[in-house]
Amino acid sequence: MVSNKKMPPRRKRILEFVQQFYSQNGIPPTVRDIQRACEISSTSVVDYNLERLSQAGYLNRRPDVARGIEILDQEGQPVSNAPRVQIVGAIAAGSPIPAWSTEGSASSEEFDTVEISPELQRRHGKLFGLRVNGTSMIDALIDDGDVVIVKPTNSVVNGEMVVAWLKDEEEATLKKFYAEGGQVRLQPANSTMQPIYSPAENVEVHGKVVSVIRNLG
Amino acid sequence: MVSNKKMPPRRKRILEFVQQFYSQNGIPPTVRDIQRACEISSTSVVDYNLERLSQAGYLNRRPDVARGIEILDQEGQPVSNAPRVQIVGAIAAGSPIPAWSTEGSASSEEFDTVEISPELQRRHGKLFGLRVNGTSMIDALIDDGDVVIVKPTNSVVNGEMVVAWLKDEEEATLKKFYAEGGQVRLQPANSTMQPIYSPAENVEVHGKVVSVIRNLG
DNA sequence: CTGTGTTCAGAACATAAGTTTTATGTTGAT
DNA sequence: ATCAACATAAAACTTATGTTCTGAACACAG
Repeated sequence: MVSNKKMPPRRKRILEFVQQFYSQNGIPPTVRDIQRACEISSTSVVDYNLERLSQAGYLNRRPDVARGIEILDQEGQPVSNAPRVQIVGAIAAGSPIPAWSTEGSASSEEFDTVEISPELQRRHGKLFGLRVNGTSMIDALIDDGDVVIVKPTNSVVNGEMVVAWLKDEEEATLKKFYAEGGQVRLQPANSTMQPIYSPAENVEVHGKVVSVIRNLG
Repeated sequence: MVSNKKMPPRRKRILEFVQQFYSQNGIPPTVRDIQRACEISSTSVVDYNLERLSQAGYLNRRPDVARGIEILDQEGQPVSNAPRVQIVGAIAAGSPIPAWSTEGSASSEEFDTVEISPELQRRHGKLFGLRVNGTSMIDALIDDGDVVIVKPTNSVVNGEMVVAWLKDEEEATLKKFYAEGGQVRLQPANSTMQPIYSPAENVEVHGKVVSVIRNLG
């Protein structure tokens, strides 16, 4: 029931702040938190805009409850504060690997996101998601529609699963990485399948895979 | 830094209530919420016990902040309110499928848990996790160490991935299920591999797989 | 028993935080 | 211009909620 009419910038700012505050702190902000953060002169303005956001289905307000703002998703369901990563694009054999801006990023609504475990986020920091199209990664035990969670980095150690770009072949792939002299061995996760060997100059490592998520049904 | 000395029952009750309340409501309870729920005569008693729990590393209190309780995990890190499912056991070819008690369940600390997306929980209700041992499920694109999220059910429709027990073979397996007359075809997710055919009486469906989680590194 | 530390009770206190009221400015259509 | 809906402002009000104080009950070692 979320209308898509253009939202006043201030209201949009409030909504985004509430979301960010919640996923950052594990509790929703107070009216006065919002007031301060969004540089609003009066709590009544915050209240007014929260009311509007509530009517529009973006959130729910528990009356007379401290920090009573509840954030809702597009289906009107409450949202958890688990960290989410953006799905910055799709990966398939032959497809270019989408560029990710390490920061900046437009408003979070423009991308699909997946929830990841806080522990993963803690351990690896900034992460991104890639949706896998087609079955070309099946030798990495990754199916059509799976989402791989990637930590962007160039430096990997042998044995880690990486997002690699083979320049000559113009092909993106997910494989276990082994540097062997001037060569690189890219080993499928499925041990019954054969590795690829390629000169080091031909292999661009874009990141390492830290998790794979598959939803069925 | 969590000591394992026996905790006073009242304190334990408070801790469990806080955890439950948070994951249920998305905001932590107030001192008075706890007082009411745990039938405690005074807020000072709640405060006292929260202080002790805080010292013991179970939680963190934001001073003078309404609903300022922050729940910590064993590593002292804040915990999100995303739903978690219990990992009730391991699955491998030849291993029995662990029995899950549909409810009851001891205190949640006794099992490993994994976080799942609220959307998954909403869609499927009660769920369980199974850790996969060994590479025997590799034809289902599931690797050693993966966790499969299972919705316990006997009724599945053709094409769904199920947890199946083959009686004669005494073997657990994860396959796509197809009823074909009196026979059942169990089709590996990896389309390059061959299906298994078995009489319907020989196949026990214990649940359907709704998600697969793989963490690397 | 006697002291000492823990736990519980009841009440009062201080302030954090939601709500309300009244007034003013802004915009867009008629 | 005029009206209505939308948006902002400032201040006051109310209550939800963390905190503190004092004393008693309890548990346990010496």
